Amino acid sequence: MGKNVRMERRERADAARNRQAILRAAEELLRRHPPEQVSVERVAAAAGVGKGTVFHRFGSRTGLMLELMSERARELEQAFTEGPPPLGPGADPAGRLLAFFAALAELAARNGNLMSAIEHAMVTSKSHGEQSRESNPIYLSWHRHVSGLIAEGRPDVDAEQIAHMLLGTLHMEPIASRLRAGEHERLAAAFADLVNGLLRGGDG
Amino acid sequence: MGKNVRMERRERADAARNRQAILRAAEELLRRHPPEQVSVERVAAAAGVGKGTVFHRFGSRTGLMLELMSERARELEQAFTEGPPPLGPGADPAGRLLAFFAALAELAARNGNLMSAIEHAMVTSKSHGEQSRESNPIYLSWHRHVSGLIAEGRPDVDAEQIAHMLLGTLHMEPIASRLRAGEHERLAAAFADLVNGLLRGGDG
DNA sequence: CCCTAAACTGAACCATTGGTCCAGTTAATA
DNA sequence: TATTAACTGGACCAATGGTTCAGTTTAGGG
Repeated sequence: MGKNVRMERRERADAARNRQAILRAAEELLRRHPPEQVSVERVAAAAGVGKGTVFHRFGSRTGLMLELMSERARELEQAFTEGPPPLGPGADPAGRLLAFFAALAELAARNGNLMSAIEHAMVTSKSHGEQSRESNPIYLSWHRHVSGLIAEGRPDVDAEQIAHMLLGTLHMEPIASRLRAGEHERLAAAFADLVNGLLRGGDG
Repeated sequence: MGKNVRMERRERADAARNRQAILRAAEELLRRHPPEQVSVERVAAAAGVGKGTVFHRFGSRTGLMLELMSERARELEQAFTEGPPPLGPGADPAGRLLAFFAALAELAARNGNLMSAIEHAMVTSKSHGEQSRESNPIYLSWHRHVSGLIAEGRPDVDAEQIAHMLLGTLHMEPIASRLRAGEHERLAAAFADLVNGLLRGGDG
């Protein structure tokens, strides 16, 4: 048992290729069809692999969607974590929140059906292992960020709750459809009104 | 074709009985189980009727849930439409909004899984005829009410959009679960902070 | 009081879908 | 090149929303 050490066998080349194919296929399908029409089977077919492969690599439909989302979210996360102001540290809480929501709205708009797809996946999923939205690392990180900034600017309110409310917005169908139509600036403006009201006591 | 006039044949007695049985059964099941475990078949069984009957009367799973919701919402609707202030006409917009959201939070809390059930039904549904949330008369009426009040108090903001955002809150899982746990006052407080910030330029 | 049309009922049936299984294939390593 | 663990994919499964339709029941007219 000497040389049987952890060698972090990296992902096999064919597996990596298929992972990409699946991800890209899902992406493409989501761009053209509403989430409920993008079944795992269709994704597999479009990627040229079997359904079993998709489940092997992503665990579940939800896992696939989440992975897709992660790809997109990583950049934003880094920007508000360690990038320059107003997104990153340095600006005042209200300013950072405004910047964050503007970025979020744009992200959501660029990714069309993805938000709804995740929502759909979660509800649809025969979720055995509990995988609520709250345990999604991306959501978690966004929530921590928003709720922290709110608390900083207004220590007297229930920041956690309000953060959930503001973030929840993105999952609403009426909002999502406007987003799909490219109206992310409208959403950003609405966010701004709410945030300004909350943190700056009135209009900006 | 003389006496063949509309006679509004009223619902047959047995049908009416079964409708009630189905509604009550669904209600009961939703009180005890998460929405995704309350299948149409289970509801039918619990009501002592066949599945076909349920579909005959309610059209779809969504239709059933919506009907259930309507029952509960009627009272609230009347209260804010023609009842006494602060819910009804007479109070200032901010006051009415606060009262409305407090009532809504309580309604949602009292009805446990119902909100999520509707959400679930909509996503789950093999929706042939388009029945988005926006076409749901209850949602429509709430949205009109909220958006009207916001516009009244703050003519400079995008009231429609903000109304969607505030109402959307109720469908968020993290919020819904707190609601189920009876924390509707916490939600109401958060609403209050947002509404006050928006309409009253700061804390209340 | 009975007769008939229309409404109602419910069980079998259907299609779709997320997910599981596992025998066969293949890429990496020694 | 031999070994082996990972990978692959198609058959298979269970659950579910929804449809169908032959048989039953009700309401009301004659």
